[in-house]
Amino acid sequence: MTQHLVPDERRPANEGRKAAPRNRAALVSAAREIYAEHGLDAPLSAIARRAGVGQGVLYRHFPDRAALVIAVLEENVRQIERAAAADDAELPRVLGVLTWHQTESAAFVSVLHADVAGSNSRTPAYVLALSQRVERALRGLLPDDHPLAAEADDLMIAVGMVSGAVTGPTREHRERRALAAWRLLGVEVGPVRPFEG
Amino acid sequence: MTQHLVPDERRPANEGRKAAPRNRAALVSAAREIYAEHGLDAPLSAIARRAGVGQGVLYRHFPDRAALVIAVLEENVRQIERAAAADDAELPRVLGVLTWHQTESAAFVSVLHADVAGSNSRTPAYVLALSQRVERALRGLLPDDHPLAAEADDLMIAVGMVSGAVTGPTREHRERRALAAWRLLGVEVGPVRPFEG
Amino acid sequence: MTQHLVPDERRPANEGRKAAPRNRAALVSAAREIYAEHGLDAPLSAIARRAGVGQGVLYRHFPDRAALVIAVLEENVRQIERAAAADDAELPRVLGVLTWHQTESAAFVSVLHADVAGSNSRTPAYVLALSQRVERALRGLLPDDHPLAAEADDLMIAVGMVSGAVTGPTREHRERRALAAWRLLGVEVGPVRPFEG
Amino acid sequence: MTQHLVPDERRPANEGRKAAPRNRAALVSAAREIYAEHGLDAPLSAIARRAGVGQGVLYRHFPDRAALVIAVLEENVRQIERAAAADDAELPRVLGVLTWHQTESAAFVSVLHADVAGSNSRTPAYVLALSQRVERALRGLLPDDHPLAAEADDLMIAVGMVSGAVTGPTREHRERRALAAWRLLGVEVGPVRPFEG
DNA sequence: AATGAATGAGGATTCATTCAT
DNA sequence: GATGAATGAATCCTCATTCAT
Repeated sequence: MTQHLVPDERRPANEGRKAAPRNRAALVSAAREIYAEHGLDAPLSAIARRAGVGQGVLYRHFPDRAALVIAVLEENVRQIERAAAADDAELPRVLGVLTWHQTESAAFVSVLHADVAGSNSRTPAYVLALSQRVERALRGLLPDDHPLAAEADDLMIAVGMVSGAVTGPTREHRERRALAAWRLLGVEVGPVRPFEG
Repeated sequence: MTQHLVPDERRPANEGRKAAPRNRAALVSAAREIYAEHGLDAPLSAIARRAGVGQGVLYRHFPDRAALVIAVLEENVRQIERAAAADDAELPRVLGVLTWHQTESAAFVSVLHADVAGSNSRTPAYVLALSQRVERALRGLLPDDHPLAAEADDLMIAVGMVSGAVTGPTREHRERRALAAWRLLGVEVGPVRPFEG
Repeated sequence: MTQHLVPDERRPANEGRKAAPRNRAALVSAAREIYAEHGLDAPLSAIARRAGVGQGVLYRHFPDRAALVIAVLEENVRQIERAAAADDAELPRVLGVLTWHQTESAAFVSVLHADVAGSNSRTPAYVLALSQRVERALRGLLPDDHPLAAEADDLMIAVGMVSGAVTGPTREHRERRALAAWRLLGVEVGPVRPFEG
Repeated sequence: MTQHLVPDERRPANEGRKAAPRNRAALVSAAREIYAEHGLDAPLSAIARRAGVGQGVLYRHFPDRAALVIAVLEENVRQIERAAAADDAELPRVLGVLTWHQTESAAFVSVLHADVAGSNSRTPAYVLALSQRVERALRGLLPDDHPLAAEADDLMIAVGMVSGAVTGPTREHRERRALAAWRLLGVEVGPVRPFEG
């Protein structure tokens, strides 16, 4: 007797292990969008839904909320590091990249509010770690006679200050305010745009 | 229809209507503490518990979350307004009062992140209203040749910037960073302290 | 941010996705019982408990109260529609089926209290929709010389009237009264029983 | 030393015991309105507010929800009793008064759904009592050859049936449907209006 | 490796009822 | 006698997290 050739209950294709990296990327990307729209407290289920995967996949890749946030911000930080590591790197250009990420991602902004000196007991460790990587990238390019070179903390205080200014409904609004902030600080900034290696 | 099935046990003392103002004050005070510890999204039940009152009392005095936040911040804003309205008011002195409140209250800081120009669709109306009151108070004292008088938005951008710098575990930490921020802006600030009419 | 603090204890068995249809059915069935016992305003938590599932399952299957009520009544309405669509359908027989459901389900009765003409602003839309389906089913079988064919509204007014008579502690009581009501209206009714296709 | 002549805390005038009957009447009247607008489950606090009295007064006059409902319906029932007791009382005229109250008060309608024969274990005793008073009033005027005189239960079943038909957004809608219901029953009804002794 | 259903704790909100003043 | 504040239980609803399939 010929049996069922198709499973009687339709199940979404299980694409096997090849799908894992794609799912991970989809989650990070979905998280970035959802965070932008609803803030860092958005329900994880919304992120899984937007990524088109089940809840379980999210937990497989990111054991907790922090892991996902880090993954999202990792890309922002990495771009800044790469911009700073470029052969012809100069502070203004890197600040332009930094500023672009500040205007792009509210989550990234909140990381920069809490540099090491400004952290408190409720600041998650991963935030500090990310913040320190940004600081390292920038400090390497800071000339001795730069206005932010006078005091040790000034550099990251200034970054935090710009983050404090970066609010508004659209990226363009936020960019305008970020540039105003740098101007008030008397710091030169290059073009505000992502780093393209 | 189905209500209290077992009113059985003794009710805690009802202290009568004399307690109302005391309860209200206790709620505002508890909210200030809880907000400082857990942020503006802290559960209302925690605030009621800390204040030593039932949930209902909280709702009686503050019909919604916003009303309570406003009540907490109202005092901060009012002090700035009064400082600005004093006979011998000068911008640096009022900025000192403002800065004191920024270092004192994380909730107040978050209000100043979103001035009118920098608001977005998710900014609650009451935050804007409070922010505008601060702006009005400061702008009246702003000399034409002040560094923040060049562009219309600069004043509140600067305030937001200082808010962005004000982080750290203790008030003293935060004050140090706030003063560094004003210094980087080249703006003179008076003593950081509450206004005492 | 502050979630499950103590997931400690053993979770009840998760029976996996196979249980979903069973759970849905259990919820509808539990709802039917609870509605009969406590009316349409019964707490949803009671229904979930009776069905032996968590609160969340109820919300997953029925996003709001209306969805659950509709699911419960859907079966009643559908039987009437099918009885009316049968090849040898005749009004008395369909009225018998209708009457059976009126005696069976208090919730169904309350739907028929509010036909379209008799609805008011507080009548939920889904009640109207269900009522209209009943009307459509009956009207198609209404002979021109039927006592309820004189005026457009008479048909559903009569149905509402029978609903008004259908009270009493047991189904048998209710059936006796329903039959008395049809007799007073001079309308012939077939056997009072569910439709069995 | 001259002391305060006015109490330092304004309190609403305590009008003493003369106000008690007025307050009671205001509560009944407020309850009638609120029940009409929001149904019998409306919050008691809303009734007290509408009546312009404190919550405590409501409890003083009506120890429980039922007492207030009874008080509201008492007036409806009493008018029917008085109409039936009038020298020249005739069934149609009394049915007109009954019908007027059915169109006027949703709460009254729900009482008539549950006459003695049709009651169940969840029917509150006071509902039965009111329903029985209506029945007594009507039955005394029922001629032996009246269409509702054939079976013992027919009278109150018919009244329940009319209640089942009485729905709609305005009193006029409800009156039209009530009259249609009586017509379908072949029962003559006098003018639909309150009894004015 | 993925899916998505189930669990159940947590937080918001409403109201009946009591009671000091 | 009246007032209206306080209490807290009950209900609604949302999500983080687990786990059978």
